[in-house]
Amino acid sequence: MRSYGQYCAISRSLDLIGDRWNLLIVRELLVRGPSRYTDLQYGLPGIATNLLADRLRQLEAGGLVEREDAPAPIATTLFRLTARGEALRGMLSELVRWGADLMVEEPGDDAFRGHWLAMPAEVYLAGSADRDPPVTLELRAGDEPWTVEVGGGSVTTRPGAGEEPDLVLEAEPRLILGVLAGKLSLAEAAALGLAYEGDPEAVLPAAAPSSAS
Amino acid sequence: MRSYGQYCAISRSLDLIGDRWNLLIVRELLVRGPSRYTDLQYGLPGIATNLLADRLRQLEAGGLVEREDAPAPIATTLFRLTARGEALRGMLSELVRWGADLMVEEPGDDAFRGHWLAMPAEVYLAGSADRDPPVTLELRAGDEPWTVEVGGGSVTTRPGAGEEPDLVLEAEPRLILGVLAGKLSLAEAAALGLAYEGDPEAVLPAAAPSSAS
DNA sequence: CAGCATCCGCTTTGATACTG
DNA sequence: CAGTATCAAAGCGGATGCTG
Repeated sequence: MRSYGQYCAISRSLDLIGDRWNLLIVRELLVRGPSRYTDLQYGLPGIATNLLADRLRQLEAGGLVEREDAPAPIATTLFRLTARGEALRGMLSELVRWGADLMVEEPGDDAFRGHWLAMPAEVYLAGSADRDPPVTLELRAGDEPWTVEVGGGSVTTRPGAGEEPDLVLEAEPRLILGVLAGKLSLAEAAALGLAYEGDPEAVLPAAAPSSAS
Repeated sequence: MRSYGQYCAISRSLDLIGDRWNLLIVRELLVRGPSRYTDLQYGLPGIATNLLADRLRQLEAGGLVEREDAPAPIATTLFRLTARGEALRGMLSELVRWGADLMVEEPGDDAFRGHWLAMPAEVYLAGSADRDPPVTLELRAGDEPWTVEVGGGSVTTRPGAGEEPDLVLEAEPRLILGVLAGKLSLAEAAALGLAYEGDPEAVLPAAAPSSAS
Protein backbone atom coordinates (compact mmCIF):
# COMPACT_ATOMS: atom_id res chain seq x y z
CA MET A 1 0.00 0.00 0.00
CA ARG A 2 1.04 3.49 -0.59
CA SER A 3 1.71 5.34 2.68
CA TYR A 4 -0.47 8.25 3.64
CA GLY A 5 2.65 10.15 4.55
CA GLN A 6 1.11 11.67 7.64
CA TYR A 7 2.70 11.79 11.09
CA CYS A 8 -0.42 10.54 12.86
CA ALA A 9 -1.07 7.34 14.77
CA ILE A 10 -4.20 6.53 12.81
CA SER A 11 -2.67 6.98 9.38
CA ARG A 12 0.49 5.14 10.32
CA SER A 13 -1.62 2.30 11.64
CA LEU A 14 -3.60 2.25 8.43
CA ASP A 15 -0.36 2.10 6.48
CA LEU A 16 0.02 -1.34 8.04
CA ILE A 17 -3.53 -2.66 8.30
CA GLY A 18 -5.55 -0.39 6.03
CA ASP A 19 -5.17 -2.45 2.90
CA ARG A 20 -8.11 -4.48 1.78
CA TRP A 21 -8.37 -7.89 3.48
CA ASN A 22 -5.71 -7.18 6.08
CA LEU A 23 -8.01 -6.77 9.06
CA LEU A 24 -10.03 -9.79 8.02
CA ILE A 25 -6.88 -11.87 8.00
CA VAL A 26 -6.20 -10.63 11.50
CA ARG A 27 -9.78 -11.56 12.44
CA GLU A 28 -9.20 -15.09 11.21
CA LEU A 29 -5.96 -15.48 13.12
CA LEU A 30 -7.50 -13.98 16.25
CA VAL A 31 -10.41 -16.37 16.42
CA ARG A 32 -8.88 -19.50 14.90
CA GLY A 33 -5.37 -19.14 16.26
CA PRO A 34 -2.40 -20.29 14.19
CA SER A 35 -3.75 -21.35 10.80
CA ARG A 36 -2.68 -22.90 7.57
CA TYR A 37 -2.88 -21.05 4.30
CA THR A 38 -5.86 -23.06 3.15
CA ASP A 39 -7.70 -22.54 6.43
CA LEU A 40 -7.30 -18.82 5.94
CA GLN A 41 -8.63 -19.10 2.41
CA TYR A 42 -11.66 -20.96 3.71
CA GLY A 43 -12.31 -18.36 6.37
CA LEU A 44 -11.94 -15.53 3.87
CA PRO A 45 -14.40 -16.35 1.12
CA GLY A 46 -13.83 -14.08 -1.84
CA ILE A 47 -10.12 -13.45 -1.39
CA ALA A 48 -7.91 -14.13 -4.37
CA THR A 49 -5.02 -16.44 -3.60
CA ASN A 50 -2.39 -14.01 -4.85
CA LEU A 51 -3.77 -11.36 -2.54
CA LEU A 52 -3.73 -13.67 0.45
CA ALA A 53 -0.09 -14.50 -0.22
CA ASP A 54 0.65 -10.82 -0.71
CA ARG A 55 -1.09 -9.66 2.43
CA LEU A 56 0.54 -12.35 4.55
CA ARG A 57 3.94 -11.17 3.42
CA GLN A 58 2.92 -7.59 4.11
CA LEU A 59 1.66 -8.40 7.60
CA GLU A 60 4.79 -10.39 8.24
CA ALA A 61 6.96 -7.47 7.18
CA GLY A 62 4.93 -5.23 9.48
CA GLY A 63 5.58 -7.52 12.42
CA LEU A 64 1.95 -8.56 12.90
CA VAL A 65 2.20 -12.10 11.64
CA GLU A 66 4.90 -14.70 11.72
CA ARG A 67 5.14 -17.94 9.87
CA GLU A 68 6.25 -21.14 11.44
CA ASP A 69 7.13 -24.33 9.69
CA ALA A 70 5.28 -26.87 11.76
CA PRO A 71 7.38 -29.70 13.19
CA ALA A 72 8.23 -32.97 11.52
CA PRO A 73 5.07 -35.04 11.12
CA ILE A 74 2.82 -32.21 9.98
CA ALA A 75 5.14 -30.51 7.54
CA THR A 76 2.98 -27.52 6.83
CA THR A 77 3.32 -23.81 7.32
CA LEU A 78 1.40 -22.12 10.10
CA PHE A 79 0.65 -18.44 10.21
CA ARG A 80 0.20 -16.92 13.63
CA LEU A 81 -0.20 -13.48 15.12
CA THR A 82 2.68 -11.91 16.95
CA ALA A 83 1.99 -10.07 20.22
CA ARG A 84 1.73 -6.94 18.15
CA GLY A 85 -0.92 -8.54 15.99
CA GLU A 86 -2.80 -9.90 18.99
CA ALA A 87 -2.87 -6.37 20.36
CA LEU A 88 -5.36 -5.47 17.66
CA ARG A 89 -8.04 -7.41 19.50
CA GLY A 90 -9.21 -4.39 21.45
CA MET A 91 -9.59 -2.28 18.36
CA LEU A 92 -11.40 -5.04 16.51
CA SER A 93 -13.72 -5.53 19.47
CA GLU A 94 -14.67 -1.89 19.20
CA LEU A 95 -15.29 -2.37 15.52
CA VAL A 96 -17.53 -5.36 16.22
CA ARG A 97 -19.44 -3.25 18.72
CA TRP A 98 -19.79 -0.44 16.21
CA GLY A 99 -20.85 -2.77 13.44
CA ALA A 100 -23.47 -4.61 15.49
CA ASP A 101 -26.28 -2.57 13.95
CA LEU A 102 -25.20 -3.64 10.49
CA MET A 103 -25.91 -7.25 11.36
CA VAL A 104 -29.63 -6.61 11.75
CA GLU A 105 -29.95 -6.56 8.00
CA GLU A 106 -30.38 -10.04 6.59
CA PRO A 107 -27.28 -11.85 5.32
CA GLY A 108 -28.78 -12.05 1.84
CA ASP A 109 -26.09 -13.40 -0.42
CA ASP A 110 -23.33 -12.83 2.10
CA ALA A 111 -21.17 -15.78 3.00
CA PHE A 112 -21.10 -17.01 6.58
CA ARG A 113 -18.80 -19.11 8.73
CA GLY A 114 -19.66 -20.36 12.19
CA HIS A 115 -16.47 -19.12 13.77
CA TRP A 116 -17.36 -15.55 12.88
CA LEU A 117 -19.64 -15.67 15.92
CA ALA A 118 -16.65 -15.93 18.21
CA MET A 119 -15.70 -12.27 18.35
CA PRO A 120 -19.25 -10.97 18.82
CA ALA A 121 -19.72 -13.58 21.54
CA GLU A 122 -16.61 -12.35 23.32
CA VAL A 123 -17.71 -8.74 23.01
CA TYR A 124 -21.34 -9.18 24.02
CA LEU A 125 -20.69 -11.60 26.86
CA ALA A 126 -17.75 -9.65 28.29
CA GLY A 127 -20.11 -8.09 30.81
CA SER A 128 -20.91 -11.53 32.20
CA ALA A 129 -17.31 -12.66 32.35
CA ASP A 130 -17.35 -12.93 36.15
CA ARG A 131 -20.18 -15.41 36.20
CA ASP A 132 -19.86 -17.93 38.93
CA PRO A 133 -20.18 -20.78 38.26
CA PRO A 134 -19.01 -20.47 34.68
CA VAL A 135 -21.29 -21.48 31.83
CA THR A 136 -20.58 -23.15 28.54
CA LEU A 137 -22.55 -22.28 25.41
CA GLU A 138 -22.56 -24.15 22.17
CA LEU A 139 -23.46 -22.10 19.12
CA ARG A 140 -24.66 -23.86 16.02
CA ALA A 141 -24.91 -21.75 12.93
CA GLY A 142 -23.31 -22.11 9.57
CA ASP A 143 -20.68 -24.68 8.85
CA GLU A 144 -19.18 -25.43 12.20
CA PRO A 145 -20.35 -25.39 15.82
CA TRP A 146 -18.43 -23.16 18.19
CA THR A 147 -18.12 -23.29 21.94
CA VAL A 148 -18.03 -20.33 24.28
CA GLU A 149 -17.04 -20.43 27.92
CA VAL A 150 -18.06 -17.57 30.16
CA GLY A 151 -16.68 -17.28 33.66
CA GLY A 152 -13.63 -16.74 35.74
CA GLY A 153 -13.30 -13.21 34.50
CA SER A 154 -13.01 -13.96 30.81
CA VAL A 155 -14.80 -15.25 27.77
CA THR A 156 -13.01 -17.88 25.76
CA THR A 157 -14.08 -19.57 22.57
CA ARG A 158 -12.98 -22.66 20.75
CA PRO A 159 -14.00 -24.67 17.71
CA GLY A 160 -16.29 -27.65 17.88
CA ALA A 161 -19.09 -28.79 20.11
CA GLY A 162 -18.88 -28.40 23.87
CA GLU A 163 -18.53 -31.46 26.03
CA GLU A 164 -21.41 -30.73 28.34
CA PRO A 165 -22.67 -27.31 27.36
CA ASP A 166 -25.14 -25.61 29.69
CA LEU A 167 -26.98 -24.27 26.69
CA VAL A 168 -27.02 -25.09 23.01
CA LEU A 169 -28.31 -22.53 20.54
CA GLU A 170 -29.09 -23.45 16.97
CA ALA A 171 -30.41 -20.86 14.55
CA GLU A 172 -29.61 -18.51 11.73
CA PRO A 173 -26.65 -16.39 12.79
CA ARG A 174 -28.81 -13.29 13.01
CA LEU A 175 -30.93 -14.75 15.80
CA ILE A 176 -27.93 -16.01 17.73
CA LEU A 177 -26.34 -12.58 17.54
CA GLY A 178 -29.58 -11.00 18.73
CA VAL A 179 -29.67 -13.27 21.76
CA LEU A 180 -25.99 -12.76 22.60
CA ALA A 181 -26.38 -9.02 22.28
CA GLY A 182 -29.33 -9.12 24.64
CA LYS A 183 -31.59 -7.54 22.04
CA LEU A 184 -33.68 -10.67 21.72
CA SER A 185 -34.89 -12.84 24.56
CA LEU A 186 -34.56 -16.56 24.11
CA ALA A 187 -38.34 -16.77 23.88
CA GLU A 188 -38.51 -14.14 21.16
CA ALA A 189 -35.72 -15.79 19.21
CA ALA A 190 -37.38 -19.17 19.62
CA ALA A 191 -40.56 -17.73 18.14
CA LEU A 192 -38.50 -16.66 15.13
CA GLY A 193 -37.00 -20.07 14.59
CA LEU A 194 -34.21 -20.54 17.12
CA ALA A 195 -33.93 -23.94 18.74
CA TYR A 196 -32.30 -24.26 22.14
CA GLU A 197 -31.64 -26.90 24.69
CA GLY A 198 -30.39 -26.43 28.21
CA ASP A 199 -30.48 -23.68 30.77
CA PRO A 200 -32.02 -20.50 29.38
CA GLU A 201 -30.45 -18.47 32.15
CA ALA A 202 -27.01 -19.16 30.73
CA VAL A 203 -27.39 -16.24 28.37
CA LEU A 204 -28.95 -13.84 30.83
CA PRO A 205 -26.61 -10.95 31.58
CA ALA A 206 -24.71 -11.26 34.85
CA ALA A 207 -27.19 -13.36 36.75
CA ALA A 208 -24.53 -14.23 39.32
CA PRO A 209 -26.11 -15.64 42.51
CA SER A 210 -24.07 -13.45 44.86
CA SER A 211 -24.19 -9.78 43.92
CA ALA A 212 -21.02 -7.91 44.79
CA SER A 213 -20.22 -4.19 45.25
CA MET B 1 -15.92 -0.03 -2.65
CA ARG B 2 -16.71 -3.55 -3.44
CA SER B 3 -18.43 -5.37 -0.58
CA TYR B 4 -16.68 -8.27 1.07
CA GLY B 5 -19.93 -10.17 0.95
CA GLN B 6 -19.45 -11.67 4.39
CA TYR B 7 -22.03 -11.75 7.14
CA CYS B 8 -19.66 -10.47 9.81
CA ALA B 9 -19.65 -7.25 11.80
CA ILE B 10 -16.05 -6.47 10.94
CA SER B 11 -16.40 -6.94 7.21
CA ARG B 12 -19.71 -5.11 7.07
CA SER B 13 -18.12 -2.24 8.95
CA LEU B 14 -15.22 -2.23 6.55
CA ASP B 15 -17.67 -2.10 3.67
CA LEU B 16 -18.51 1.35 4.99
CA ILE B 17 -15.23 2.69 6.35
CA GLY B 18 -12.60 0.41 4.87
CA ASP B 19 -11.95 2.44 1.76
CA ARG B 20 -8.81 4.46 1.60
CA TRP B 21 -9.12 7.88 3.29
CA ASN B 22 -12.47 7.18 4.92
CA LEU B 23 -11.22 6.80 8.47
CA LEU B 24 -8.97 9.81 8.09
CA ILE B 25 -11.95 11.90 7.05
CA VAL B 26 -13.72 10.69 10.17
CA ARG B 27 -10.63 11.63 12.19
CA GLU B 28 -10.78 15.16 10.81
CA LEU B 29 -14.45 15.55 11.58
CA LEU B 30 -14.00 14.09 15.06
CA VAL B 31 -11.28 16.50 16.12
CA ARG B 32 -12.26 19.59 14.15
CA GLY B 33 -16.01 19.24 14.31
CA PRO B 34 -18.18 20.37 11.40
CA SER B 35 -15.81 21.39 8.61
CA ARG B 36 -15.80 22.92 5.19
CA TYR B 37 -14.57 21.02 2.20
CA THR B 38 -11.39 23.04 2.01
CA ASP B 39 -10.69 22.57 5.73
CA LEU B 40 -10.92 18.84 5.17
CA GLN B 41 -8.53 19.08 2.25
CA TYR B 42 -6.06 20.96 4.41
CA GLY B 43 -6.28 18.37 7.17
CA LEU B 44 -5.85 15.52 4.71
CA PRO B 45 -2.64 16.32 2.85
CA GLY B 46 -2.25 14.00 -0.10
CA ILE B 47 -5.90 13.37 -0.86
CA ALA B 48 -7.05 14.01 -4.42
CA THR B 49 -10.00 16.34 -4.58
CA ASN B 50 -12.15 13.96 -6.56
CA LEU B 51 -11.58 11.29 -3.94
CA LEU B 52 -12.57 13.61 -1.12
CA ALA B 53 -15.81 14.44 -2.90
CA ASP B 54 -16.34 10.76 -3.59
CA ARG B 55 -15.70 9.64 -0.05
CA LEU B 56 -17.89 12.32 1.44
CA ARG B 57 -20.77 11.11 -0.69
CA GLN B 58 -20.00 7.56 0.30
CA LEU B 59 -19.93 8.39 4.00
CA GLU B 60 -23.11 10.39 3.60
CA ALA B 61 -24.82 7.45 1.93
CA GLY B 62 -23.62 5.25 4.78
CA GLY B 63 -25.18 7.56 7.34
CA LEU B 64 -21.92 8.62 8.96
CA VAL B 65 -21.72 12.14 7.62
CA GLU B 66 -24.32 14.72 6.80
CA ARG B 67 -23.94 17.97 4.95
CA GLU B 68 -25.50 21.16 6.08
CA ASP B 69 -25.79 24.35 4.11
CA ALA B 70 -24.61 26.91 6.63
CA PRO B 71 -27.05 29.76 7.37
CA ALA B 72 -27.37 32.99 5.47
CA PRO B 73 -24.22 35.03 5.99
CA ILE B 74 -21.70 32.22 5.63
CA ALA B 75 -23.14 30.49 2.59
CA THR B 76 -20.88 27.47 2.63
CA THR B 77 -21.41 23.78 3.05
CA LEU B 78 -20.48 22.14 6.31
CA PHE B 79 -19.80 18.46 6.69
CA ARG B 80 -20.47 16.98 10.08
CA LEU B 81 -20.55 13.55 11.66
CA THR B 82 -23.87 11.98 12.50
CA ALA B 83 -24.26 10.20 15.83
CA ARG B 84 -23.34 7.04 13.98
CA GLY B 85 -20.13 8.62 12.76
CA GLU B 86 -19.32 10.01 16.19
CA ALA B 87 -19.70 6.50 17.56
CA LEU B 88 -16.49 5.58 15.80
CA ARG B 89 -14.53 7.55 18.37
CA GLY B 90 -14.03 4.55 20.64
CA MET B 91 -12.70 2.40 17.84
CA LEU B 92 -10.38 5.14 16.63
CA SER B 93 -9.12 5.67 20.17
CA GLU B 94 -8.13 2.04 20.26
CA LEU B 95 -6.38 2.48 16.95
CA VAL B 96 -4.48 5.48 18.31
CA ARG B 97 -3.46 3.40 21.30
CA TRP B 98 -2.33 0.57 19.07
CA GLY B 99 -0.45 2.88 16.76
CA ALA B 100 1.39 4.73 19.52
CA ASP B 101 4.54 2.70 18.97
CA LEU B 102 4.61 3.74 15.34
CA MET B 103 5.02 7.36 16.35
CA VAL B 104 8.42 6.73 17.91
CA GLU B 105 9.92 6.64 14.46
CA GLU B 106 10.78 10.12 13.22
CA PRO B 107 8.24 11.90 11.01
CA GLY B 108 10.77 12.07 8.20
CA ASP B 109 8.94 13.39 5.17
CA ASP B 110 5.53 12.83 6.69
CA ALA B 111 3.19 15.79 6.81
CA PHE B 112 1.99 17.05 10.17
CA ARG B 113 -0.88 19.17 11.47
CA GLY B 114 -1.16 20.48 15.01
CA HIS B 115 -4.70 19.22 15.50
CA TRP B 116 -3.56 15.64 14.98
CA LEU B 117 -2.38 15.81 18.59
CA ALA B 118 -5.94 16.08 19.81
CA MET B 119 -6.88 12.40 19.67
CA PRO B 120 -3.67 11.13 21.27
CA ALA B 121 -4.09 13.77 23.96
CA GLU B 122 -7.61 12.54 24.68
CA VAL B 123 -6.47 8.94 24.77
CA TYR B 124 -3.35 9.39 26.88
CA LEU B 125 -4.87 11.84 29.35
CA ALA B 126 -8.11 9.90 29.78
CA GLY B 127 -6.68 8.37 32.94
CA SER B 128 -6.35 11.83 34.47
CA ALA B 129 -9.81 12.95 33.46
CA ASP B 130 -10.98 13.25 37.06
CA ARG B 131 -8.31 15.76 38.00
CA ASP B 132 -9.48 18.33 40.46
CA PRO B 133 -8.98 21.17 39.87
CA PRO B 134 -8.96 20.80 36.10
CA VAL B 135 -5.89 21.80 34.13
CA THR B 136 -5.51 23.43 30.77
CA LEU B 137 -2.65 22.54 28.44
CA GLU B 138 -1.62 24.36 25.36
CA LEU B 139 0.20 22.29 22.76
CA ARG B 140 2.34 24.03 20.20
CA ALA B 141 3.56 21.89 17.36
CA GLY B 142 3.12 22.20 13.66
CA ASP B 143 0.86 24.75 12.12
CA GLU B 144 -1.62 25.51 14.80
CA PRO B 145 -1.68 25.51 18.61
CA TRP B 146 -4.26 23.31 20.26
CA THR B 147 -5.75 23.49 23.72
CA VAL B 148 -6.58 20.55 25.94
CA GLU B 149 -8.67 20.69 29.08
CA VAL B 150 -8.42 17.84 31.55
CA GLY B 151 -10.83 17.60 34.43
CA GLY B 152 -14.40 17.06 35.47
CA GLY B 153 -14.28 13.51 34.22
CA SER B 154 -13.40 14.22 30.63
CA VAL B 155 -10.74 15.48 28.28
CA THR B 156 -11.81 18.10 25.79
CA THR B 157 -9.78 19.76 23.09
CA ARG B 158 -10.26 22.83 20.96
CA PRO B 159 -8.32 24.82 18.38
CA GLY B 160 -6.18 27.79 19.23
CA ALA B 161 -4.23 28.99 22.25
CA GLY B 162 -5.65 28.58 25.73
CA GLU B 163 -6.68 31.69 27.64
CA GLU B 164 -4.68 31.00 30.75
CA PRO B 165 -3.16 27.58 30.27
CA ASP B 166 -1.57 25.92 33.27
CA LEU B 167 1.16 24.57 31.04
CA VAL B 168 2.35 25.34 27.55
CA LEU B 169 4.36 22.76 25.64
CA GLU B 170 6.25 23.64 22.50
CA ALA B 171 8.28 21.02 20.66
CA GLU B 172 8.40 18.64 17.75
CA PRO B 173 5.26 16.52 17.85
CA ARG B 174 7.25 13.43 18.79
CA LEU B 175 8.35 14.94 22.09
CA ILE B 176 4.90 16.21 22.94
CA LEU B 177 3.46 12.76 22.28
CA GLY B 178 6.15 11.22 24.47
CA VAL B 179 5.26 13.49 27.35
CA LEU B 180 1.50 12.99 26.97
CA ALA B 181 1.99 9.24 26.83
CA GLY B 182 4.02 9.37 30.01
CA LYS B 183 7.00 7.79 28.28
CA LEU B 184 9.07 10.92 28.61
CA SER B 185 9.30 13.13 31.67
CA LEU B 186 9.14 16.85 31.11
CA ALA B 187 12.79 17.09 32.08
CA GLU B 188 13.82 14.42 29.60
CA ALA B 189 11.80 16.04 26.83
CA ALA B 190 13.24 19.44 27.71
CA ALA B 191 16.72 18.00 27.34
CA LEU B 192 15.74 16.89 23.84
CA GLY B 193 14.49 20.29 22.81
CA LEU B 194 11.04 20.76 24.30
CA ALA B 195 10.25 24.18 25.72
CA TYR B 196 7.64 24.54 28.41
CA GLU B 197 6.20 27.20 30.60
CA GLY B 198 3.90 26.77 33.55
CA ASP B 199 3.17 24.05 36.04
CA PRO B 200 5.09 20.83 35.24
CA GLU B 201 2.70 18.83 37.40
CA ALA B 202 -0.10 19.50 34.95
CA VAL B 203 1.00 16.54 32.87
CA LEU B 204 1.66 14.15 35.72
CA PRO B 205 -0.81 11.28 35.73
CA ALA B 206 -3.66 11.61 38.20
CA ALA B 207 -1.99 13.81 40.79
CA ALA B 208 -5.33 14.63 42.36
CA PRO B 209 -4.95 16.05 45.90
CA SER B 210 -7.72 13.95 47.43
CA SER B 211 -7.38 10.29 46.60
CA ALA B 212 -10.65 8.43 46.48
CA SER B 213 -11.36 4.72 46.90
C1' DC C 1 -13.05 31.18 -3.77
C1' DA C 2 -15.59 26.74 -2.44
C1' DG C 3 -16.96 22.47 -4.20
C1' DC C 4 -16.75 19.78 -7.13
C1' DA C 5 -16.30 16.83 -12.31
C1' DT C 6 -13.34 15.10 -16.01
C1' DC C 7 -9.46 13.04 -17.98
C1' DC C 8 -5.36 10.22 -17.99
C1' DG C 9 -1.50 7.27 -16.54
C1' DC C 10 -0.41 4.16 -13.05
C1' DT C 11 -1.24 0.78 -9.39
C1' DT C 12 -4.12 -2.48 -7.10
C1' DT C 13 -7.48 -5.92 -7.21
C1' DG C 14 -9.90 -10.10 -8.69
C1' DA C 15 -10.47 -14.29 -11.34
C1' DT C 16 -8.41 -18.05 -13.17
C1' DA C 17 -4.82 -21.13 -14.49
C1' DC C 18 -0.83 -23.34 -13.31
C1' DT C 19 3.37 -25.28 -10.29
C1' DG C 20 7.07 -27.21 -6.81
C1' DC D 1 -0.45 -27.40 0.60
C1' DA D 2 1.18 -23.07 -0.46
C1' DG D 3 1.78 -20.55 -3.28
C1' DT D 4 3.23 -18.03 -8.80
C1' DA D 5 1.82 -16.21 -13.27
C1' DT D 6 -1.11 -13.80 -16.13
C1' DC D 7 -4.37 -10.49 -17.50
C1' DA D 8 -8.66 -7.68 -17.44
C1' DA D 9 -11.12 -4.46 -14.63
C1' DA D 10 -11.45 -1.29 -11.06
C1' DG D 11 -9.45 2.16 -8.08
C1' DC D 12 -6.17 5.84 -7.07
C1' DG D 13 -3.38 10.14 -7.65
C1' DG D 14 -2.37 14.26 -10.07
C1' DA D 15 -3.60 17.89 -13.06
C1' DT D 16 -6.85 20.68 -14.83
C1' DG D 17 -11.36 22.75 -15.95
C1' DC D 18 -15.92 24.13 -14.69
C1' DT D 19 -19.69 26.40 -12.07
C1' DG D 20 -22.21 29.11 -8.52
